[in-house]
Amino acid sequence: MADSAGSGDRTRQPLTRSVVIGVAIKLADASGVAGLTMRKLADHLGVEAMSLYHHVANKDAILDGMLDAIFEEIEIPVGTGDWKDAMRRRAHSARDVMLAHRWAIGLMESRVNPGPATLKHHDAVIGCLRAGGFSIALAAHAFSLLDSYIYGFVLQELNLPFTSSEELEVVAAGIMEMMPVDQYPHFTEMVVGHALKPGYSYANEFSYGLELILDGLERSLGESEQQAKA
Amino acid sequence: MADSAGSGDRTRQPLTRSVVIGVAIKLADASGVAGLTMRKLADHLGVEAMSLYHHVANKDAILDGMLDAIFEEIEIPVGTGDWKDAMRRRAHSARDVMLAHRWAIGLMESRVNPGPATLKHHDAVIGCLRAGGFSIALAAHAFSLLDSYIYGFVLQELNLPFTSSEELEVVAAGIMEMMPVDQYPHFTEMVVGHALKPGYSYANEFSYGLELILDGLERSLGESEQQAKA
DNA sequence: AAGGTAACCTTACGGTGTAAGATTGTCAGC
DNA sequence: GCTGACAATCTTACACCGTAAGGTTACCTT
Repeated sequence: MADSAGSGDRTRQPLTRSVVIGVAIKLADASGVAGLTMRKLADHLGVEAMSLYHHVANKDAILDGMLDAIFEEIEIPVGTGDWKDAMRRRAHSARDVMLAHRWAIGLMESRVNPGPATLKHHDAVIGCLRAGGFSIALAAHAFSLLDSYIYGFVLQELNLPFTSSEELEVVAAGIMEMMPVDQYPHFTEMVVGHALKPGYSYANEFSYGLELILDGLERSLGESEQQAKA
Repeated sequence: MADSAGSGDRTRQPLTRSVVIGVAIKLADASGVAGLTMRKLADHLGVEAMSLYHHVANKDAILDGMLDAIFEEIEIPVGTGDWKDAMRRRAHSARDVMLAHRWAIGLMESRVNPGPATLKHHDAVIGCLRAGGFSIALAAHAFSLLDSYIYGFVLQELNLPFTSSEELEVVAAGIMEMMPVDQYPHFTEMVVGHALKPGYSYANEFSYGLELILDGLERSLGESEQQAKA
């Protein structure tokens, strides 16, 4: 059996909440969050399901902990230097992390209690914006806008029914066959005349939108500073 | 029992796929998607659980159908007239619909097969942009950016642990008490110095981001047209 | 009247999260 | 060394889940 705690030994060191959550993340990475059950998780820890309840209140607490652990992986923005570059780096890092843990975005809906890593991350983002000259109100705008875009983009990206571009062709051909050619003319045109062309990757769309948003925020910041001067 | 088909009658008209999905939506609206089970759904239809399988392949097919039905509720953009206004109206309509069916955004992750209403909606959006002068590439950018923002915003909005502003104060006070005052100074400042102020509503953030994006797209469109002229 | 068939039901199985209580292993104080 | 205390773990059980397999009913066609 997979016993990470030395089940055969006389002295097995006890589990901890963080070990439980760490293995839960590995399991979810491998089998999806639907495949994460208390029994399987306990099995991977060389333990019975009910023993987990000594370290976590219930399964929801595990999911909360998993999400908070994810935030620890995201590159935290520093307040010194260029806010724009810091926000860009954070956005790409957040996307990378969520693509590495495809279940994370699904947990965002339904998880309500932010953990310490989540709060720390949010605090750093707001602090970076404030240091860059954003008013509280403008920082709130920027925070909401950036996070919405990042999460929304990943949400869509993960729904694409393909990963590699070869796979894309096969799947798209199936979809196209499924629908009458002229029923969705613009959609069809975009898929066959654009998205299926070699060199296209939906992943590249991320930067376009991100830069548009960052430029817009920069412009708003400039206007607000000019207004403050007058 | 709750029998919408007249179970006592000699002749009960048979269920249909669309009736099953319609009741499933009502049930999910009331109890959340987690509270939607085949047994409860069948019960509301005055029928046994297994009977549902005569009209839908499995529960996943019901979820797919529910999501597609949601897209039918979203105001479809028309290709004639102002693309910017059409996109603005669609965005607000999409958000309204997803707030009315709080489970919808959660289904987006994990549902992979778009239904006819979904495809029709996407086609109309792309068509509206194309009619407004967007190139295929720029329309793809705009489509990705707008949808990402809309979905992401709703995702965040639904995670807020409060609905009314009175509720907000209570919850926020609890959160604030939970964390040491100076551990997350910027976050704290934003919550108590901004979000808790009377008149603030997170919902208003939606328009700010949307307009910033629409303005950015308009600027990109102008640049691309100017470039084409030269 | 006979047969076909669509709609529905009954039963059952392996899975889920977790409540309740029994059992084990380690260490403190006598 | 012995005896509790106590934390960690296990055993058993329950209600609920999606759905496979097959049986029953009621209507329609011939």
